Amino acid sequence: MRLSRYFLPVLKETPAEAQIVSHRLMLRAGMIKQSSAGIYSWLPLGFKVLKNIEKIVHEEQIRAGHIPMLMPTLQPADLWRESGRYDAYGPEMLRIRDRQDRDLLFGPTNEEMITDIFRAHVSSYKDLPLTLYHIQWKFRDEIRPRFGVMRGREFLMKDGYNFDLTKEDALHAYNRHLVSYLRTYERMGLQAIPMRADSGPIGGDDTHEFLVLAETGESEVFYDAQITDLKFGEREIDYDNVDQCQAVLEEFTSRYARTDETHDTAEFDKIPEDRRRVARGIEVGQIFYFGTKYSDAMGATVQGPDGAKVAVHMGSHGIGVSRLMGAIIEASHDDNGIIWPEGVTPFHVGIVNLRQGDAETDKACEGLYNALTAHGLEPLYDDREERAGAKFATMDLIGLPWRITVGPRGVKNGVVELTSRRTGESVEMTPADAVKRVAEIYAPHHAHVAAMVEPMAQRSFHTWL
RNA sequence: CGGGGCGUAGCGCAGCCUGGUAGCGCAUCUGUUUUGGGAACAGAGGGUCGUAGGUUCGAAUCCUAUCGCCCCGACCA
Repeated sequence: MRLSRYFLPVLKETPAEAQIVSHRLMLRAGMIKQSSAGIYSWLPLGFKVLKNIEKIVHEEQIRAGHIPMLMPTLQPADLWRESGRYDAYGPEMLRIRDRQDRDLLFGPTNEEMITDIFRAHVSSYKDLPLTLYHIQWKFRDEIRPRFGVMRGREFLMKDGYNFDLTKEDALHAYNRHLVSYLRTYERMGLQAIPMRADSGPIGGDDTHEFLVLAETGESEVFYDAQITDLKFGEREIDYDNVDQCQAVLEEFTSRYARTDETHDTAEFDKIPEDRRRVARGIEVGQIFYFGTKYSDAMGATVQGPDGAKVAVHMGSHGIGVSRLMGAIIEASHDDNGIIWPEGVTPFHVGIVNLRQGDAETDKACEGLYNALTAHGLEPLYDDREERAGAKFATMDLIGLPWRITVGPRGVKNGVVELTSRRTGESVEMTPADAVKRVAEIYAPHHAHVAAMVEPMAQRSFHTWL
């Protein structure tokens, strides 16, 4: 993308309404615009990151064997009357009435709706296990929205629901989700720690919240310092293997890590003093096992091998997709702006032309742009008629992890400069080497591209009838 | 919902107390000179002062109502 043709309304000054750093930076980097309290438009740059986060969530869900679908934002109130939550949920639920005077609600979550779908179409244990999920906009009418997209009223969330014949099977689904979530967050450059949590209005016995440590976090958290040394990393796992998933769960939850809701001072004090940590965290996901709470209330049963009808065991699992963008920025920024992890960056690399209009630098930039694009990468080329300082400031603000600087001096000597946003380190090299280096950096994330065949991608698809 | 604050040009703000031609910085547009970390100069455009009502010869300014937004608290992915 050429910046001169893009829509990137960056702000030099910080809008008055933003208090925390992620909110300020998202506004300044032209990623979002507030529409009303807790409701935002996603401008092109923000939209791109949102889609990247969403893509990672999808890929990891599918890898774990979960099945994507899409349910509506508006739900009939009757479903919620069945579960008893229409009255229980309180004013946080946005209630709507249509022209026929039917009660609707803007869904804050989808347990009822998915259970309704399940009971309509599944009646045999042979169709289990089943885990369905979707990524859809939710609405919770928060009393006081704040912190930008971290605590909005409208938010994008992945919510998934598992249906299993037995409690044991459902607990495996729980473990499987925990493992897939660890992978998901690590791909976004985040360390999210599973912590024992409170089940809230969803209900249930087992639940863990995933928290990203950050000073601006809403929850106070208590944990054993050893837990931050744990990495899921590149290990292979068979999501169908009960023992493997169980082992990962034990590895990641055996050390003390709790939110203030479930904090147990006596247990905490058993940790050696130098390993006790009290910090703040941003909740970016939660997994629940709640047994037959909804299947009982709504009659979601299957026939077992013995012919008897049994209520299915369920769990639900959420990832705050839009909130993650705020969490990532909270965890990865400096005084100059955002520092995107490679996994979610809106553009892979920025190209800064220091002397726009100079034939040689223009040509070098075009060459870089084309070569990077040919590698399947998306560069952002700052081709505006701006001075160097303004271009650097914009690049730093929007946080692209890599920048190639092209100036007349370097071009004369056949070199450009590759700079890491994170470390600030710059290395001079030939344009060809710079392209090669950037391609290498992203290669692990693009290994699939070379092998992929996309039929008719570049042309219209004809049918002959 | 309790407490506090703010609505004046795209953004950040002054002006309000003490009523009398609506201002500043940034951004935008034109031109010239600049050109490796948010350039300089000259010129230009842009505002129903959140909205409604009232007081007054006259309201951004005073009064009343209302809408919106932000902060602290209780609540939440």
